[in-house]
Amino acid sequence: MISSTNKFEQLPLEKQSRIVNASISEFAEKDYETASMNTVVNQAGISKGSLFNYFKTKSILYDHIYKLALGEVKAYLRKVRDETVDLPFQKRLSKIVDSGVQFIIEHPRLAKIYFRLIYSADSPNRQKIVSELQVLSNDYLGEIIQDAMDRNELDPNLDKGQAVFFLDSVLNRFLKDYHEAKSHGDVDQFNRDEWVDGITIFFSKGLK
Amino acid sequence: MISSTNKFEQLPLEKQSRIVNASISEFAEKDYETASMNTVVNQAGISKGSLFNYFKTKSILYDHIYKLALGEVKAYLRKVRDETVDLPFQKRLSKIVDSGVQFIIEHPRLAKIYFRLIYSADSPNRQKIVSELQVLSNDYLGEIIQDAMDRNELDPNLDKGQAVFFLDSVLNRFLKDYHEAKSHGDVDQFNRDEWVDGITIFFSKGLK
DNA sequence: ACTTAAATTGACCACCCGGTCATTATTAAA
DNA sequence: TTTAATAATGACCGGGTGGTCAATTTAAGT
Repeated sequence: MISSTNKFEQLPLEKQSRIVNASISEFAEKDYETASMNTVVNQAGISKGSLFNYFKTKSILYDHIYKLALGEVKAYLRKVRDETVDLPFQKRLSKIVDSGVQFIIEHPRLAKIYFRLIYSADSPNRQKIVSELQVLSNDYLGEIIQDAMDRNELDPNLDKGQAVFFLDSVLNRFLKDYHEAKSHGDVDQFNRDEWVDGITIFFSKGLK
Repeated sequence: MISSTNKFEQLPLEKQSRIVNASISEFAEKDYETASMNTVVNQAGISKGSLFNYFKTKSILYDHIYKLALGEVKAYLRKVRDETVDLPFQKRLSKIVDSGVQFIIEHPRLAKIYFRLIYSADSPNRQKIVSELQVLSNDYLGEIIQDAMDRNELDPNLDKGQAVFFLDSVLNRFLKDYHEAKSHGDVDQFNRDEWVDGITIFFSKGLK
C-alpha cells in the first residue's frame, strides 16, 4: 500500500525540508482556513502543481505538519517523564514546566501550531484531534499523579480524573500565556522560578 | 458626533434584531476570517448594500457583536458577584461556576463567540481585546479573592496575582470544556455538583 | 543520439470574498 | 399629484482561494 505522502518522502531531503519549513511557517502564522497554499509554494520555491502532487489536498498537508509538531511535543514530554521518574512530585512538576518552556523557546513555530490546534477551532478534524490529545494528556499526567499517590506524596483518595484536569488546566494555561508573552516580546514580566514555585505550592496546599 | 452604528440604531427594532441574530449565528459558527458577510445578509433577509450602509466594514460589525456578547457576560458576572457578597469563599466560587454554566445554557451562541474570542487568534483587535479581558478578570477575581483574604478564609500571604491566575485557569477551562461537551451533546458525563465541589476543595486544600 | 518515462511547471478554472455605487423603490414635503 | 430626499438593492469589481492539467523540462534506458 502506498501512503499519500509517499511521493513527498522520496524527494531529496533538502527539498523536503524547504517544503516543511514553508508549511510550518504558514500554519504557524495563520489559522488553517487563512493559510495559503500559494504562500507555501512561493516560500518553498516550488511550483503549485508539485505541491499538490506531493500532498493531494491542503488538509493532507496540514495533517503532515501538525503530526510533526505533535510528535515533537510528545518527544519532549516522554523525555522529561523518563528523566524524572525518581524525583518527588514537586520537583517533577517543575521539570515538566521547564521542559514546556524550553520547547517554546526552541520550537516557537511548532508551539504556535500546537496552541492553535488546542485552543482554536477550525482545523479539519479538530474534534477527533482534540479528544485524542485529551486522552494523551490524561495518560501522561495520570501517570505522574499515580506515581505521586503511590509514594504518598498526594492524597491517596484524590479523584484522579479531577486532579489531572486541574494540572492540565494550569500547566497548559501557563505555557500558553508564556508563549504569548514571549511572542509579544514582554517575557521579562515572567519570573519563571517564582511561577514554578507558586504552581507547585498551589498544587500542594491550595490557597488556604 | 455621530457614531458609526447610528444608522443601524435608528432602524426598526425588528430589522435590527434580524441583523443581530444573523450576525451572532455567523460569528458563532465560523471564526472572523471565515465568517461571511454574504451569509449574514442572506440570513437577515436584507441586501448587501444595506448591511454595509449600517456597518461600514466587517470588522465594525464584529465589534458590535462581540461587545454585545461581552456585555452579556459582564452582566452575569456582576449579578452573581453582587448576589454573593456575604457568602463564604467556597459557596461564592460555586455560585460563580453555576452562573457560567447558566450563561452557556441560555446563550450558547454568545458563549461560542466569547470562547472563540478568548482562545482563538484571528479577531481584528485580538491583542487589545484579550489584554482588556485579562484586566477585567483580574479585577473581578481579584476582588473575590481579596474579600476572602480579608475574612481570613484564604492565606493572607497569598500572591494575589498568582491566585487569580489559578482561579482563572481552572474556571475558564472548566466552562470551556463544559461548553464543548454541551455542543457535542455529551454533557451528561459532567456531574456538575461533583465538579464544583472538587474545584472548591482543590482551591482550599490542593492535592495533598 | 534517440526514445521513452517521469517529474515539474504555471496558466487556468470555478468559486468566494469584502466592498462599491449607479439604479430603483420608498417615503415625505409641497 | 408632483417633486425632492432618503433608503434599499444587487450587479459588479479586483483580488484571493484550492485545485487541475496540457505542455514542457529533466532523467533514464538502449
